[in-house]
Amino acid sequence: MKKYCYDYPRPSLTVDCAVFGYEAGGAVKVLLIERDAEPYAGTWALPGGFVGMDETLDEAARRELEEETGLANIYLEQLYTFSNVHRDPRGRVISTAYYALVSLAGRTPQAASDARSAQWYPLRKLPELAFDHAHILETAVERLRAKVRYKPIGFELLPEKFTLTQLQQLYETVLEQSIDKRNFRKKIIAMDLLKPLDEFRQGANRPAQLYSFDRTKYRQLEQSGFLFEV
Amino acid sequence: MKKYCYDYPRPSLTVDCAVFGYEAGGAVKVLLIERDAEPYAGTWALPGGFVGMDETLDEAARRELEEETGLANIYLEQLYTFSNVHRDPRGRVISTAYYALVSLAGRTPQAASDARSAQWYPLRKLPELAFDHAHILETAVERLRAKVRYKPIGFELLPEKFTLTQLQQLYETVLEQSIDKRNFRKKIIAMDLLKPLDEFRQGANRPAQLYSFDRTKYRQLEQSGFLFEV
DNA sequence: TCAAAAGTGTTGACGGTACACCCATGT
DNA sequence: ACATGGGTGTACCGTCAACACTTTTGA
Repeated sequence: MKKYCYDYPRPSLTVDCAVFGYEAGGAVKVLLIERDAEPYAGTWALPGGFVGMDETLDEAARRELEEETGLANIYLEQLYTFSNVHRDPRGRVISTAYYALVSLAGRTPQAASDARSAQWYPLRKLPELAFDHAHILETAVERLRAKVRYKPIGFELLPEKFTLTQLQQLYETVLEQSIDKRNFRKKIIAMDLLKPLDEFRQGANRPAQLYSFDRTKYRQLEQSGFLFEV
Repeated sequence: MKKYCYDYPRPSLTVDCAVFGYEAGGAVKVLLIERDAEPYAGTWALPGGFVGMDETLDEAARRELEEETGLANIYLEQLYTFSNVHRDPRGRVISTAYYALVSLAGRTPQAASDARSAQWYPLRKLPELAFDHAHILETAVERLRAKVRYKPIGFELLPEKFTLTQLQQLYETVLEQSIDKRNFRKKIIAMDLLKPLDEFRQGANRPAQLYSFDRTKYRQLEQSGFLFEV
């Protein structure tokens, strides 16, 4: 068998991850790492790296994420493959971007774990980014905003147990628009995807009913044609 | 500057195109080419090939499409990057898939042009496909079905001038469901995106008003928050 | 008792769906 | 004149948007 595909120069391939984090009441944040190698040493960048020969892109993305930020077992989805010829000064590097969602509730503010300097930046206060990562991030934000409306991915940004107000604030933050409380609750409750728990969130004021998202039920409903929509 | 990215073995990168064609009243068809080289010689496959060092993935997809099928200047959009480790028996080959839309109206039935054997296959009567192309095609069909509902890409499958009945049949075919004629017309006309022409389609029966899709107007409306929906 | 967030229903407007007949043409 | 596809309107129903007050708690 001819192996002609090995006879030609070819682009390098990387993965980059736009990791979105959220904590009730806060802004959406992005996890960036400070590069310690050239090019762009000292500049902030999306976590990512080269793809190994024995791993899929998904696996590479998860591996890099864990190596560079300590994050594991989080929601991760392929976004787009960026291929501008000059996007990397090292030469021809094509990058498949992923986006990830994670709840920051209960995490230490600097969730860098033991990895090298990683930091959560609010979406509105980003530093300058290396390569075409600003462009990748824009694309990821667009996708998040669009998809959160018709797939229940918003729950990935919340803790397992959450209140309806927290859910609403999440949507208001991501979509950048205020939502009527009564209409929102009616719609969400009507979908019948949230299990009310025997628990309440205690705070300075009236306790709030805690809910959890019923993934199993969602999968069933989805199969029978149900469409999630906010 | 260290060029360490060139010091490691790396996957090859290809593009593959799922090209959908449609002609009024017919089924949706896919353009396949018969492979003449190993692996999978003699098997049908999506048009595609290796990515050059000086071209983006979009450019590579368009180039391969023109080389292998003669098609140029058609609607093309990135679909997904497929990276299973064993998807190609030649070794590690990662492929970014695209999907394309083209109107078959007025083309010769075998639109293979002067390229090597290319053929339009109805979506429901596909031959066995090489590599993971069956899987890619499934993904492309899903995307087409989903996107045709909320972006005006259906028009890419029709000729410049078309009747409302043709548009409706297109949607009925792609979505695999029948649509009420009066409601469909009301909705489409209300969007105010179709220019009625001073022309009628002549045939065996009553002549039908011809329309064309107003891309400029759509872009304007889109910017001011308008959402296309069928 | 006050401040702060939780929780709850009704009404009117709008858009979606269901549905049947006449029209214009070529044969 | 007839067969074929083109073209049109109305009535009902369900969904969405607007809107304000009471409740429960901790301080």
